[in-house]
Amino acid sequence: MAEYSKDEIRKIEDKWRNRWVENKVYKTELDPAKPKYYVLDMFPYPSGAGLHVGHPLGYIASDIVARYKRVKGFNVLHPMGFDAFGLPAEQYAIEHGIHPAISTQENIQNFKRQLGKIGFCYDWDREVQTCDPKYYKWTQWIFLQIFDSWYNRKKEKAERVAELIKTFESEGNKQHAFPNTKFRLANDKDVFTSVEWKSFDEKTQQEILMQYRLAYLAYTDVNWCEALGTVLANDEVINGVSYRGGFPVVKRQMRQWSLRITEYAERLLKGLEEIDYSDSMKEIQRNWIGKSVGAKVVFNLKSEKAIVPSMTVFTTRPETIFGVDFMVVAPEHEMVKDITSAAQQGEIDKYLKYVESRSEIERMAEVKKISGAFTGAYAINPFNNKQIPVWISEYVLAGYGTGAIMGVPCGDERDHKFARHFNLPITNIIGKYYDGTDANPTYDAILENSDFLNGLPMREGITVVVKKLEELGIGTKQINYKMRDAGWSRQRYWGEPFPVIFRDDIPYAMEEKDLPLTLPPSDNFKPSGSGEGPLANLKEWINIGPHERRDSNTMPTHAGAAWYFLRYMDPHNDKEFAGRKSLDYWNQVDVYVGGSEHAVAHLLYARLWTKVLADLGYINFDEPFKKLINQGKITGISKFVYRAVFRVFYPGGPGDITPLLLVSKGHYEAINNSTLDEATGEKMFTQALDQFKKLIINNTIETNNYEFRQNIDILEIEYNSSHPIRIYTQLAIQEDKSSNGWVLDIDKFKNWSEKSWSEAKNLGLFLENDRYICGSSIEKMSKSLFNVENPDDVIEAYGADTLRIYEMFLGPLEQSKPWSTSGIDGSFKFIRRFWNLFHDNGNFKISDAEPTREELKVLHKTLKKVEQDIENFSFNTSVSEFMICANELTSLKCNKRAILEPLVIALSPFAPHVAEELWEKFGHKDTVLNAKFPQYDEQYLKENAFNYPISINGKVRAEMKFGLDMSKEDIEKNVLASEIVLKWTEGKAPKKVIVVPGRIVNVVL
RNA sequence: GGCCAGUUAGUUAAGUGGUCAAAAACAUUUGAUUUAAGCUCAAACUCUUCGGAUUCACAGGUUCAAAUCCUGUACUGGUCACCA
Repeated sequence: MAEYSKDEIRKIEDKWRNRWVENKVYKTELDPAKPKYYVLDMFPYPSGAGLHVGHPLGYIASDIVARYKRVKGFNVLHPMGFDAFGLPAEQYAIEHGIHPAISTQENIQNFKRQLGKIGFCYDWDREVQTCDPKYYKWTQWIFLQIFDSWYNRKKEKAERVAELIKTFESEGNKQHAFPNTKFRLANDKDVFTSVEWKSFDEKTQQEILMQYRLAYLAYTDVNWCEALGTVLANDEVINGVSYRGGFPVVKRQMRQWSLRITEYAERLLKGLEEIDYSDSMKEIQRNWIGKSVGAKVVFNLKSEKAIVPSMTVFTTRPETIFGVDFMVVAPEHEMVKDITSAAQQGEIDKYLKYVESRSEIERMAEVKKISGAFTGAYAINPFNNKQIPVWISEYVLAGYGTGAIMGVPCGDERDHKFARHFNLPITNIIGKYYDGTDANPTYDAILENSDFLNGLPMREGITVVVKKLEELGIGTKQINYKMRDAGWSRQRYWGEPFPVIFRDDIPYAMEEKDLPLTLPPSDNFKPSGSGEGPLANLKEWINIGPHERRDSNTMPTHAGAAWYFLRYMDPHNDKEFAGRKSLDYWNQVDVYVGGSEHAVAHLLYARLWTKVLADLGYINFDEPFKKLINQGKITGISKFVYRAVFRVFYPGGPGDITPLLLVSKGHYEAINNSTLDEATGEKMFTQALDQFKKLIINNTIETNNYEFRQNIDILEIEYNSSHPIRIYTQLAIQEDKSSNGWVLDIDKFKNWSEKSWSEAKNLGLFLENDRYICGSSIEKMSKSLFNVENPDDVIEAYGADTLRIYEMFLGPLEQSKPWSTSGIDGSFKFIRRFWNLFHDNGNFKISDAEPTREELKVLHKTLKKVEQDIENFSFNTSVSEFMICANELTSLKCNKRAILEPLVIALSPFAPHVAEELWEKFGHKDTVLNAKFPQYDEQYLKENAFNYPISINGKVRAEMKFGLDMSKEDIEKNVLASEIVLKWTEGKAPKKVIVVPGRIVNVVL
């Protein structure tokens, strides 16, 4: 007896998982005789929470592709590994005193156990872990190759620094200007001759080379997070606070490693054209790179001190130069102090102070706020000598373009607002396109008030102006990118150490034979606070000799992830990062599956490293991923309590006090609405405050931090809406589904040991109807949100095959969707129904009879659809097709080998365990992985007659069967003669009859 | 706010001009089986006087023919966010 029951499923799945491992069926070898196919998942960060149901979504999809390609005859590389360096392990170490190496290994083991249960066809012999010295030896090695490279703009590729030195020795740097245009030599020049080069001392030479290296050390503005004691990447900062923890982030100058990715901006942009990423993904990358084409224009300056003769602006609209009514310079711009007039000094100082006081968060939150100050200086329009006032304002960014702009209020919205706010005149150069109230950034206008440009369409004006500027030597065409060089230093322990040695502050590459530079053992992971990372605490390790020391920083997690797909090709090579033969054979990743949250950083760095390695001749492709699929997130419902912060003022007290109060959902909404809508909401807000006052007076609210005395005389209570407000919890119960309310288990919550909420014991709770209703929202699954669903539970109840089918059936792969197990029965029933086709009363029973034409049609229709759907990554529809097929064969009572055997192969990528079992029952000794995917045959899909829908005035009224070879005229005759049509025409001749062969007949009356 | 994508039955979701009252699954209801529940099987699931009528966010348009193409509106999601 073998029903597809829970016990049977476990038996089958365990049996095959073990057998796959024993027989090493997933072992991949290089085989030039076969075409290769490389299917890659974004490797996971092994978090302590383990795998949740969102992880496998992409893995299942890629596993289906891998298995499918294998039965299609490809030699498939489908590896898995772990992105194992990173901040969370280090934080965990600080909190729990467990070394990152240990917790990381534990987490990896847990991940592997969970992954193993889902039946993925990974070749675990190729596993990589970025924290393994055998692996990061090569991360360091590649870093050194980048360090030893510079970008030759003439050839548009990276070259060795030795080449550059040769050039300097023979002709100086006249052919290759400093990439950083602001850099100056000691003599304030930016060019040197070969003679000068040779005269420079070692330190100067190294400094100059550093200006060219693709991995370079420089003082850069970084996002410094005091609370985490470390620098964060731009994508780790969200709305001015850290992605992890939500701590404030400020700008700070530090000497850091950077990768000169800006040199590759154009190639990264161009490369997008030849790779198959989704349009939105490409758009995000283009956005990030942020190319804009315009011109640099020099304006002469008239200022009291006359120190600065001119200023340069960057504009994408040089043709609007006659519409310039003011100039705006970034407050941080170095020329500000030199152009400010005595009369305006006070004004400017006041404004600079204001800018300095503004936090990053405020600046971002108040984007619309207009502010600025006049310097007292004037720029001169080179074409009409008009005097243009020079202002400063924080809406102009120091780091982009030249840090100065020309203000054209009639064409630019921000400039327009600025002009309005400060009552500056607005010159209209676009005629009727400017309506006097709003700027119009049109390109369509014919220029007016524009001297030699009058009458020209704006588009043509651009080239005319640029030409003129160039003739006069006061401007050139200029391309700018928003993208900045990538900060590559992290003040952390758990990462790759930089393989360099500083001698008298000059970094030198370590020799290859000395790699890897292993991470020294340590149990102190706390940042030193000075801005240096934890490694600075290890004095013996850092200081090698009197003039020699190591770098105390480590690389970001992006480093290990920037090239791991190459290591999979040859993971045990200890002579090279990967052997040339393997690199050439496996080549690009054919399909890369992962989340869109890595759209920018990871993908760009991986593309960058690939391009550098290609330029240096190590590999023969310069884009790593041919095709990218972004699976959607599986979301979960997270529940949280609202933490409202009130400030209480009372007489004689030490000041104001801010007790903690958790307000139930209804109250929270009342309070919040009232802050938005004063007219109607005021009353609700007052009520909430009154209630709160009562709670305090009745001494119901206490905190550990503040003592409340009875009979306290409260002067004023104010609600502080800017305070962080959510505390996530799993201690919420849904009592009745209709109201959608999650009720907090208050007792448990008060004793909750969660670190983020240790003050819970003496909570003030503002209840509604004696219950605390939690807020809830659908969000990405994450341990920190307590909304994680574990796949182990599903496998326990239904088996891995059902999980695989179900996750694929949920909807389109690229779409995000909330997790719910409500439909999982359908997937399970489908497998059972499929299984039952092969069984009669639990016994395997198959017929060798010839299949009928109808059965063959079902088979080939399914094969065709499934094949097409897999190629299109439309797995939900292929599952649906299998369901239709199983339903049809069930009603045909088909148990014929000729039909079912090919179906087992076709289903094997989706449900490998059950497929193997059935395959074995057919008498096969070898795994179904070595079978051949059955090719569908069109001849079984063809019909020789067609059931024509007969529509009258576009509405289908009847059906008539005609041969597909019947002529239009004959069909028309037959249709018009038919009873049903005669009934509608009532004897009258139709206006028109449309016959579309093989489709439809339409009679128009 | 800019850009991009989307809006289909109670739910998830297929469907890029005709074979569409719209696949598949879930949920719901009914019947068979069962002592019963579950499972399984069969069927119903916009309205209907059984002729048909009205439907794929809303409003227009193109066409012999529109869920599908075009225009506008509303809403939802993603993404970037003072980048000159």
